[in-house]
Amino acid sequence: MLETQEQRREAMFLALAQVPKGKVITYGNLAKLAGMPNGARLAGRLMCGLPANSRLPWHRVINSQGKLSLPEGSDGYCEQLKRLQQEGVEIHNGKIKLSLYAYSF
DNA sequence: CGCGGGGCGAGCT
DNA sequence: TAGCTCGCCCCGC
Repeated sequence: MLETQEQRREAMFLALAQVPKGKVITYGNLAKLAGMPNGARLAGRLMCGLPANSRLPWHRVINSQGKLSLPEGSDGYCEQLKRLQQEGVEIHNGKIKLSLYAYSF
């Protein structure tokens, strides 16, 4: 399984869909959840390809450092930050407390 | 088919 | 805590 990129994309989306509101997940964990232990970068690549109006909670995906992995000042950065705060996720100095908001499965 | 680069991660200094 | 290096995987040249 997970041979074609279709399946991987699918798995990644399903995994992402499991992340509840008010929680966040790291690229690495998302990949693992999707059955790809080394798919962190792929996860990032996919997020990058998602349209801003996608139904998926792409904004709940952050890097293992608890930060948004986008360049500050970019549109996506603001958008993600905004949506997260809107869901009740507090951000301290651009960083999120994974110990509080990280989604575990 | 090699090479460099990316919305990554883990480990060492 | 901040940098750097190395390993992964996927893409474009």
